Amino acid sequence: MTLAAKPRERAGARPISKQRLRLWLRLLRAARAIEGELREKLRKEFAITLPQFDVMAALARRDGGKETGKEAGMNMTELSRMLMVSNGNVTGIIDRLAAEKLVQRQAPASDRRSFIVRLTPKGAAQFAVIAKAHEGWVDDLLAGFDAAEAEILIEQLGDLASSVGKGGTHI
Amino acid sequence: MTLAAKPRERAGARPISKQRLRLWLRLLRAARAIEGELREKLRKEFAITLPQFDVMAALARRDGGKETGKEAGMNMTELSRMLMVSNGNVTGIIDRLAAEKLVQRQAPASDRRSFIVRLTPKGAAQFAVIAKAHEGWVDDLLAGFDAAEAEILIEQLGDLASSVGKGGTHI
DNA sequence: GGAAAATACTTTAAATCTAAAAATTATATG
DNA sequence: CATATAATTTTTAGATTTAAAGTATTTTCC
Repeated sequence: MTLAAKPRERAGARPISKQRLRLWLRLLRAARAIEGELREKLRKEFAITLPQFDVMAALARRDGGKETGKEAGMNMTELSRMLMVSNGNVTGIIDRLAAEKLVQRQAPASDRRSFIVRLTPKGAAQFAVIAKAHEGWVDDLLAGFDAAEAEILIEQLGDLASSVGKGGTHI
Repeated sequence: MTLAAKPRERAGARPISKQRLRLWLRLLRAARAIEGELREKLRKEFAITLPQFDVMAALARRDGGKETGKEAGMNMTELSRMLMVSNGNVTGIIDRLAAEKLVQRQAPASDRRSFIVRLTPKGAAQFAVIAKAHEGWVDDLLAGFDAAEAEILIEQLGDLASSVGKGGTHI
């Protein structure tokens, strides 16, 4: 059945698959805990939702990154890929942000199917304030990781998101 | 303002807070990538949603854990804490699972406010099949981590979920 | 040029999710 | 007993989310 036999663990030894399962559960719980904490603080202190902040952060990173070779603003598809959320989902978030005048849609001349979403000056100013607080919260939440540990972990997690979905080790 | 001054990084050096922010973004993207992949496979191969699987997994772990000192089954509050999901959210998931006869609600004699949710025999049998596949998917997705790396990471992430929300380093 | 395929976005339906309020039951306190 | 407080779950409103279908536009390919 299997094309290439997996190395079998000795009987009694903890199988690596169980270990990876435990790792996944820890990863998920950690992410949910942090996400929940950030969501609550954003809501209480700045009256903004986490997904809305995520969108603004993506736009700000693009806008603020001087000389990235990319135009300021992003279209909807770029946003949904960057945030790893489904395509139709972004529509509603942008709608609400646009209603608050925090982002604006601009129609490019080249492609009438798409448009470019940008932070408004109001949105950029507001984001700058929120992002500063946000960075402090994350700093506190991850205070258990020093620079070296963080660097290693960033490296280990780095390829994961891009490798997932491109077909795993098994055909 | 600050009770204990944070050690300041040298000008020009990458501040640790930026490093932790990058770590958080990587962690979030990794979790979303894996979650999305598992969600898709569960839906396509077993026609079940990820949250429903998560609930069944929590119940199965409680039921299957021989001699854990806890009764089989869980009430709604335990479930919501275990899954780190809001309280009212669990109601709908259990409703749908109960409609499929995969879980059942049992009223305990002691406390008429709450009830115990258990897997039905059908639910337990079905979960056993799905869980086997699920473990294989996770094993593939996290194939980049060997046993030693996984162990370290599990340890590093371990305290995070429990320490979050209990008040950070700053008052 | 023109059909076919691909791309970009929205809309829809169903499920999930949070936060807050409401309903019910249990427990403590006078 | 009576009232207050706490605990457990549901309900409600609004936002998010996915998947799938739909619309409009662009690109590809003959």
